[in-house]
Amino acid sequence: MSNPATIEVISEPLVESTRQRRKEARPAELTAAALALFVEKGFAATRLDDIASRAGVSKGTLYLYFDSKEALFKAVVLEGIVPVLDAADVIMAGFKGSNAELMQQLLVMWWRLVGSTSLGGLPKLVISEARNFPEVASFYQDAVISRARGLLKRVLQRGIDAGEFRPMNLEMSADVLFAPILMLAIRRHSVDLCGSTSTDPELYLKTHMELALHGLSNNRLSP
Amino acid sequence: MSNPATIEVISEPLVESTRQRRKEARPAELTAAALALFVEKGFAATRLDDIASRAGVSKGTLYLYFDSKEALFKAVVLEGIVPVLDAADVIMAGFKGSNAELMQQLLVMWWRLVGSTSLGGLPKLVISEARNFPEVASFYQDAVISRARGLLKRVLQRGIDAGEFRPMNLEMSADVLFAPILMLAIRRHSVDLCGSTSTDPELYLKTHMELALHGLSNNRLSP
Amino acid sequence: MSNPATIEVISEPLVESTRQRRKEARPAELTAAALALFVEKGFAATRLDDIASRAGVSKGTLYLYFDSKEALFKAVVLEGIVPVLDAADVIMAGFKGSNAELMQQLLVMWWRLVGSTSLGGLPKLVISEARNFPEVASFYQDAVISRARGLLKRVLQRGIDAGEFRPMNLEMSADVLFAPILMLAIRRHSVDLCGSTSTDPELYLKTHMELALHGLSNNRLSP
Amino acid sequence: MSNPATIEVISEPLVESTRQRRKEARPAELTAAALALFVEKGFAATRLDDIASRAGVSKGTLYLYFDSKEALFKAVVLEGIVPVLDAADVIMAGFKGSNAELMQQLLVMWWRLVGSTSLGGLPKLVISEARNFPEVASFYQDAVISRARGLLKRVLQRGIDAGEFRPMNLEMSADVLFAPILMLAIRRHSVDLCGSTSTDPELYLKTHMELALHGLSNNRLSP
DNA sequence: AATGAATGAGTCTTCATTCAT
DNA sequence: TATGAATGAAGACTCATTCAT
Repeated sequence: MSNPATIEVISEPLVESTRQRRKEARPAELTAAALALFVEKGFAATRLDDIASRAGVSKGTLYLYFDSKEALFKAVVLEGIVPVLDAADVIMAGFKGSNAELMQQLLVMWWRLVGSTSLGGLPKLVISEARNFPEVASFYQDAVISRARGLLKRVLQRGIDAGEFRPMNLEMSADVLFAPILMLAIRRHSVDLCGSTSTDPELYLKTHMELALHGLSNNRLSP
Repeated sequence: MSNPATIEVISEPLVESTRQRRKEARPAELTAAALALFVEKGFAATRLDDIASRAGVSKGTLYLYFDSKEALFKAVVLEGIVPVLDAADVIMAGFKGSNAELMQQLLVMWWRLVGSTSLGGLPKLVISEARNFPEVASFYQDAVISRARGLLKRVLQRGIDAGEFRPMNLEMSADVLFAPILMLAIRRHSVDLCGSTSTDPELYLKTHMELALHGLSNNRLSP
Repeated sequence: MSNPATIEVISEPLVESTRQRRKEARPAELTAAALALFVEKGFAATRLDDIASRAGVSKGTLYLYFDSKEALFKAVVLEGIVPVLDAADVIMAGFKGSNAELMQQLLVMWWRLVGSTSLGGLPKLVISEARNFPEVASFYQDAVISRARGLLKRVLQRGIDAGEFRPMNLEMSADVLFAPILMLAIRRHSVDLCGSTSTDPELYLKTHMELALHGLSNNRLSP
Repeated sequence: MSNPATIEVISEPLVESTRQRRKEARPAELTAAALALFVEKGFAATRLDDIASRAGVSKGTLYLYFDSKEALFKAVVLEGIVPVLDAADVIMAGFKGSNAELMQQLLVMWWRLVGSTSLGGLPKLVISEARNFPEVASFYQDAVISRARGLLKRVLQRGIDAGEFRPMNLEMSADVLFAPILMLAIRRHSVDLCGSTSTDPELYLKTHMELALHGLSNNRLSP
């Protein structure tokens, strides 16, 4: 279907028809609209009419691509996961320097690629609907959370091995260290939008890193 | 919408209208049932029928005490806040020893009085419905989160003053330090109930404290 | 529930409340309205709104008594069957005279109790929806058609035993003899309502009996 | 409604408008597919999608030949009538022997050409939709039923004239004699497909003829 | 002539809310 | 105070119909 560099390329029209282009782009447009509204209002409170009109199509069109509202929900989560995993790959790719610097760098990348984008709404969505869509929740847990936790655990282990970090319970430490990051994403899509108190993400993450790396303790290595 | 007084009741406790008195007599069973179901299924997916039958009353009875489903929701949050605030008072009451020990003790108490009870479901509920009930969210923010943050900030300040803690951005540090606690509560009422991976709360909180107090760093005061 | 002549009768209010009376009569009112409309327009073309308003209730009320449109359909057929079976019992009860006279009498009773009433619409309904509701069709077949066929077969057998009727294939003969009766009921609820040619049921049934008893043949017993 | 011409086309065959010509070119596959599905599921429960895919075309193609689902329905009945009338002509063509033998022969032909084919589904279809398509029903009544009845009446009259049959009410007798034949067709396309009790058509028709010709009576011409 | 993506009116179904008892 | 039958507005879903290609 996707047809890279064959002889038949010659007979392919250079300009795809509008119809065709639309057809292929549709599902992504629809899930994008759905993600935004699911995150904003929750699954139940989001009307298919709203999703459709936000995507610029009629309600019936949704059913050309998704069997039901639930199927759309699942597609939203599934589709939202791919970029996150891609981001994880990018993050893991190549880095130099200490493990502390690595963590710093990973966090910045996460913020750029996930936290600051609409993908940052997924955690809130999955958490809110976990009881109503257990499969989705455990899938998200497995595909995203566990994987990210694994990544962090490896970094921590290397830090310990290098004598850079203290020995610790890896599992728990990873969870605890992720919590402020997840909460940042969650808050940005919920309470921070209501009250007047909006958090400065950059400063928040910087504080998180400092605390994580040094803790509260004032005890210092004597020079 | 139809009943903004519900929230403002808090600030006008001196006048006891008929309505007021009725509202005080309001069976806690109703809000307890509602809290459980709202936390479990979310606001929209919870039917008044279910709340009523869980509370052992008929659906009509709910309307003797609450003007609408929204009013019930607000009451649930409001009522759930009181014990939290009481807990905060208890916690603040009397303590001895270092600030680190204080934090430890506060955390244990929070877990006993809030985190391990059904009240621990409130954060998830408020977060999930924040966009649909902004007043509730910002009220919760003000009444609970901000107050708890203030408490923590005071502890941190004292630790800094005593030379026990490093200087830091108090606001951000408090938020960051709360995040793992909130996430614990949130997870216990969402994703932890789906997958097979349930967290051990005691160990989780212990790890949080250790990380918070010492950080990841292995640098130690040389003897 | 139905409570004939007990001591407790004394404590029962003589006048049932309007509400109560309504509650008990409701399902029958609803199925009556549904039967009329299903027969008239078919299952799919009948809107629940129409059924509700014909029964003088709101659409939602239907769902207090029936889980779905399909459940209502099944209830219509089930409920329609009871009187038919009752009629069959009445018909079987007591008769004197020849088997030919018995058949005549049975036919007249069927017409009075079934054919001329709205129950006469059931065969058309069941036939029309047989493919979409196979269970209902085979249930109707078993509960009504087979039973009626059995009744007729017994009459035929007795006629044969008495030397009154010719030997014959009982099964097939019963089916063939029922056909004109069923067709009368079917026609009265379909084509006869459209064109200008309405059949005179009495004459039709009389002709059926004559043909059945004597056939077309002009051969006569010599005096 | 939008296309009453569909039926009247029959009476104005001389003028060939563009539309007319297009309609005549109308592929029989479409109406054949439609007939099968209308008979199987009823008019309302049949989706144009299903008809199209059964005919191996796209849904849009149906609209090249028929203005609406209703127009398609009418065409199905109209088109289904032609072979029946042709069959009637064949049947009437040439026969020898007694009128009883003629009836026998006519019945066999009807079974071969109509009853055993998919055309046998038309009576059920017309009956089921008679109330929703009165014009179609009365047209079918006039074009098929009445004509067949006329045919039978002539045979009966000749039998009476020849002293072969008893005098009788011709109209009613014809209707009664047709009923078992129609019921056979109807049953084969409805209830017989559900339960386990399928009728043997040949035996059924044979029984019908015997009963019609001799009746139930055992009275015999003494030799 | 043929396609099939898109539409939106129509219908079933749910459920918060009311009110007679 | 308590009930639960009744309501009707709202929303998910279907499918006949249209039309750009």
